[in-house]
Amino acid sequence: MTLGAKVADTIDRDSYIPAYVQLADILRQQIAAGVFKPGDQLPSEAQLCRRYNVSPMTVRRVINMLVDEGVVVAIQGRGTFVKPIELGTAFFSLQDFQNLFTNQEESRVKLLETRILTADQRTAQKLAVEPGRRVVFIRRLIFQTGQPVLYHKEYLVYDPYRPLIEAEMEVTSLYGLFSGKGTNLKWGELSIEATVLTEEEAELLKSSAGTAAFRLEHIFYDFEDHPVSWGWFICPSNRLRFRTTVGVRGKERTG
Amino acid sequence: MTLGAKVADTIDRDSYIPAYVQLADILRQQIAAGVFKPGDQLPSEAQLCRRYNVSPMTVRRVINMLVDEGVVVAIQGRGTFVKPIELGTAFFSLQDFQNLFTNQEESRVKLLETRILTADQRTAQKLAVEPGRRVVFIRRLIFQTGQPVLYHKEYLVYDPYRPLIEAEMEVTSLYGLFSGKGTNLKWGELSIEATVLTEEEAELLKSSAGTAAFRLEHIFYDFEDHPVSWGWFICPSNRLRFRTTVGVRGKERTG
DNA sequence: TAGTGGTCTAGACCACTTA
DNA sequence: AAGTGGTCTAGACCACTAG
Repeated sequence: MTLGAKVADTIDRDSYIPAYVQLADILRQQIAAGVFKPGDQLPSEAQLCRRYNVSPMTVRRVINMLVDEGVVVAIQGRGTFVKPIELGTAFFSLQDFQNLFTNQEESRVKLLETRILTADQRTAQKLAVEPGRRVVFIRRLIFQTGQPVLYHKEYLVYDPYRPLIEAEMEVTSLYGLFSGKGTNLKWGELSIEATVLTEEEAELLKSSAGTAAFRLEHIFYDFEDHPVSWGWFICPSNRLRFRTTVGVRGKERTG
Repeated sequence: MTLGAKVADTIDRDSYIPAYVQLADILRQQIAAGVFKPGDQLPSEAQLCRRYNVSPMTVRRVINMLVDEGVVVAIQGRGTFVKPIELGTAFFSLQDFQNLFTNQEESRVKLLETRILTADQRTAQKLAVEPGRRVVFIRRLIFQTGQPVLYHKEYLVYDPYRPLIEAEMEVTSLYGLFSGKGTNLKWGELSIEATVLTEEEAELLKSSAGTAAFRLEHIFYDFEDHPVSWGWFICPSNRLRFRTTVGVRGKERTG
């Protein structure tokens, strides 16, 4: 029942593909083909060195890659073993999400509102300022190929001495918010919830209230670890789906 | 405004912490502190070798780690540069999700129904069998500390020659489905949507219809790349939230 | 004690970029 | 041509596990 495998089992030293990539592919394919099943022990590093004529460092690098990928687990003194697939090792990328507003040709950001108001209890807590402090409030609508796909609300700390905010208010493209224009943001916390559209959201997104949607909340911090931005994106579920695979599948990582 | 930093800037060779971890921490902290800001070029590998008295391979390993983490980008012939934070580089782990039913002490799985039926059009397509083929249908409810948190529906290909299924039907703990008991599953495709609870789901989950929920769909394949399981989990949003961080934050990875 | 993985060295050669 | 990262060698020593 095994499919005919055109799998190389030696390292081609003349190939432009690095040896460590070739070896990683070989091992991954063997695992995928069932040569090594979950729980099985891989050949020792010394054996792999001899079998494929590579140095210990190269084998080590390959093993490290597979460990990082969650394909195998290496235990000192015992050996390297194939990991069974676990849901918990799966992860979902936000790349598809970011693409919603960084496809420069097809994406457009419309600034709905921007004004200064005083922070209420919740906003003040999120931004770590005193309630009543002035904050900048921004609402944006993101279009993809003419259709509204994302609704964004954001609160920014207002500090006359901090030029960031003034520049921020001019930003009509969210791309600049994250992707390096401002070197002000150091890190952020993100969370995803499921929610249903409110009347306001539904109207803007040309959907109907009660429709299922993702809510992606964010807090961004500056280099002094002070929050500078709190907000969230609303995206109807039918316009975004997170996909991934688990187990031995998928191509090479950056290494 | 910079906080007093108790950051080491040399490698302690007597420490039990590996040199490559120490160096990675040093660079990460310098980036986090703003010594190197997004877009800045890091010292060359040769400079790092001299500065910290480590071999080129060790420096290379550190750079590779930071590249994998998405903290820096290395460009051949030009240098290594600090990456601005990008939403697209963030990823969400399913670990919290798996914990919902693998905390053995607090989790309980109740088998609601298990029966054999014939595949309808959609099921047949997902499982890559002919419509009308017999499949196993299973419904489960997962409790956490006595409260229902997950509702699971699953279709399995029915094959008398394949012992997996028979064993599967006995499984009351989903843990065995994924975590290695059966070495039958090779890989799976997962996707997450936002949805709202149906009447049936709401009743079982002791919630109300129309409540926001996550829907995690899965297809698992065997070593011949044939689908063996298609199904989905329903989890009310108030019982699960996906969190992550983006940018320079977070501890060491397995390396 | 033998075998395993974990770390590290001190280079080498290559490909690429910039000037 | 000079400088950068990308790959790789041929070992070394260590920590850990098992019989």
